[in-house]
Amino acid sequence: MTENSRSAKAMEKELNDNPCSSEDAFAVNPKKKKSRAKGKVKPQHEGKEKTHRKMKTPKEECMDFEEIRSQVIVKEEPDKDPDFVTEGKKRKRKADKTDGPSSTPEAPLPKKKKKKVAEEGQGNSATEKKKNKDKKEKVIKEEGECSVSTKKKKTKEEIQAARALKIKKKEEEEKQRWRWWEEEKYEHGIKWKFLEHKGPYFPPDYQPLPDDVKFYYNGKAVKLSLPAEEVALFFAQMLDHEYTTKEVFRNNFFRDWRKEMTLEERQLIMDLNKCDFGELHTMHKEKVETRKNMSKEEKLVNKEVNQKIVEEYGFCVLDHHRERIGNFKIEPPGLFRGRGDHPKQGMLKKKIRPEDVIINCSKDSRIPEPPAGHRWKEVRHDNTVTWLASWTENVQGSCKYVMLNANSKLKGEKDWEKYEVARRLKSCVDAIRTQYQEDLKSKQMGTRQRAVALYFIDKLALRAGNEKEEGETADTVGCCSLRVEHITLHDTLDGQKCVVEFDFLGKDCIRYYNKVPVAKRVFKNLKLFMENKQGGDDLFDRLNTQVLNKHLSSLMSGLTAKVFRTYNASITLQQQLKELSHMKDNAVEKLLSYNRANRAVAILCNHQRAPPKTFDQSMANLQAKIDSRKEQLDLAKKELKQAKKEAKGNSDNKLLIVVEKKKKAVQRCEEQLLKMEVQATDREENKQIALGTSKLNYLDPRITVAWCKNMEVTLDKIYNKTLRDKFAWAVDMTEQDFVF
DNA sequence: ACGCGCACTTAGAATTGCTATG
DNA sequence: CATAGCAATTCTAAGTGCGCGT
Repeated sequence: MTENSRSAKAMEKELNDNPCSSEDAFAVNPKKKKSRAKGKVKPQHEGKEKTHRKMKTPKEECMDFEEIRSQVIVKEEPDKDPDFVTEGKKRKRKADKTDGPSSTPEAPLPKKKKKKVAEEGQGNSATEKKKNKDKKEKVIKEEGECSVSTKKKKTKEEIQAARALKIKKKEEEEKQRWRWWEEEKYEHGIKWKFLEHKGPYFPPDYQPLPDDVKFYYNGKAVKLSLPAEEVALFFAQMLDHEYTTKEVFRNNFFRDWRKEMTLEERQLIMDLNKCDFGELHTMHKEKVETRKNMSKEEKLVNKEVNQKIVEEYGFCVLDHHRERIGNFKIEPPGLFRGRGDHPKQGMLKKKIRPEDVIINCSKDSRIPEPPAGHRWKEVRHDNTVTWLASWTENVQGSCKYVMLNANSKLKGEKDWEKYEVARRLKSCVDAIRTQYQEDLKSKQMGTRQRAVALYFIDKLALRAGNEKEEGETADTVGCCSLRVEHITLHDTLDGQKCVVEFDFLGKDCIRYYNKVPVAKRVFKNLKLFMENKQGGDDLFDRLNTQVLNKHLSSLMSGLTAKVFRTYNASITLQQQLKELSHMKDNAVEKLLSYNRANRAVAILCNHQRAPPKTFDQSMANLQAKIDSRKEQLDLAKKELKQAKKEAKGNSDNKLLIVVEKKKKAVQRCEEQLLKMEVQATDREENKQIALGTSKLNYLDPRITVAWCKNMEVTLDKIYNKTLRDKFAWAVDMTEQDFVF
């Protein structure tokens, strides 16, 4: 590794002198749009400061985040320079590859029939659980029966009955579950053979305002036409929200609102500032309030009505199986709320009519009926796609789809496949890393940029960063679309060398702020890339996601930039779990360890959330609880001592029993105290980190299932019902010895 | 070879629902 | 029984990446 001995100058020279290089190493790629540098573009930080949703002050907040980031061991450095990959390793990996279940690139294999047998034999926890459930049910039933004659209250009995029913229902559900992962896969590209559904559910029509609720313009009451009134109400409803104070939002809203007005209205209503939505706003708030205060019965009625809708529209039949639809409701009209500084915020999102909706289903199915008096835009029968209905949304002109729930075969199979691809990456990631380290020295500028980008994507789990149309969306970037202004180079910082300071807005306008020491060669390349460029210029002017992904797919079939995120997330979880959790820990500690491992991933992937509004309060509450429990513990201890004293030398059984009781009380107190303290730690560490996203999208569920089995933790401590359903395939097939 | 649009995943906020607690 | 506090669910915006037509 002589890299260090070669100066940046020398490299430049080499690049310059090399005539066979097909690319001019230093010219900014002319094909690539010169991005935001010129003129009209505001300086990045300004936008950032303003943009940040919810008036977060990004600086402070991200400092916290940064601190946390440095506390957690995120993952093994992939680049511990010279020799982080050995030939031996590579070979071995290749050998492993052939026997892994994931080895065939196309199919995640409908393996496991033998599983059944093994399960029964070993009394594995899934079956065990089921048995337990059976038992429980019986017990409950019996209890229920005899309690009729006893003094137990009827209501209690009813509750028990309901519970038993619930359990039964659960089992029923389990029996009904489509074990698609045990079936053959369809030929490539075919998503289903039969699909039948009722079409999407349309929101109810607008109800006009009562006569006594008035809109005022310039102090005078104005009776608006129905369409204008409806849109006015959208705005009025949001009045409490910060959105409505923003210039862009107000302008967009006003422009679109005026389009809905009659000619007269349009001539009258010229200035949003003269509009008084106060009464509409109040009415809306009252409505919300009454809804909240509905009686139990009313709420129940409501619930039942909703259930009926779900029952009718919420399911489809796909290849003989009833599957839940994810979003069967057409999005109601309203005002578009983009995230961050969205240029289109406040625009009117129009009402969708059946005439806008395309239906997709089987030819031989019962074609859904459009609402009375309407027609569908189109009915098609395309079994190479997974959507049941679609429409074009008017604000961004993009397509919206009605698709299946996450627990469906279609989604589950894809998910499984995703993790299998990531596991395949595991077996060749060393080689890929060696290669991009090598590419950092390439004579081709494009190759070097690719290598650096890949380094970021791998090490920091950055997103790919597709180009975006300027002015259509908020100004956010990913790896390939990073601009010079998004990074700052520090030769030394806080005692570390070659530090890159990242500061940019990523997906959903979430700020990414991180200071990372990088390989020297990466650092030098970055300097090179930034030469003669302005802040608004692309850092990687010779790279985009297509180029990058094309390269990646040549290294491994199915490999794209986002696979690195999945891979690094999952491998981090696995490694952190191994490191942090121990069999001897108690249940609460194990859970904390899991959350910490999960947290390491969330930090890696930059999954942030706004700290809950009630955070400080609830933290204080918890602390108060802890304090009072401590006092209780002290008291209990004293009482125990006292009881012991009294019992000493006295063989009165009663006294002994008292001692035992006190002992138990102390123990209980201690347990509860520990639990709360752990909870407090967990919550504090989680203040602005969202664990859900990685759990849902990045972490191979089999790691979690296997960990639960190994640690004897019940799965529902970690996955709620939705997650267990979504990952049913993993729950079912994962053995204790699973390794990602 | 490339750019664009379609299809599908990933994302945080908002809303709703549930449960422990007093 | 109300209520707070949190977890679950819903909602829909915002990404990624493929494939098709030019």
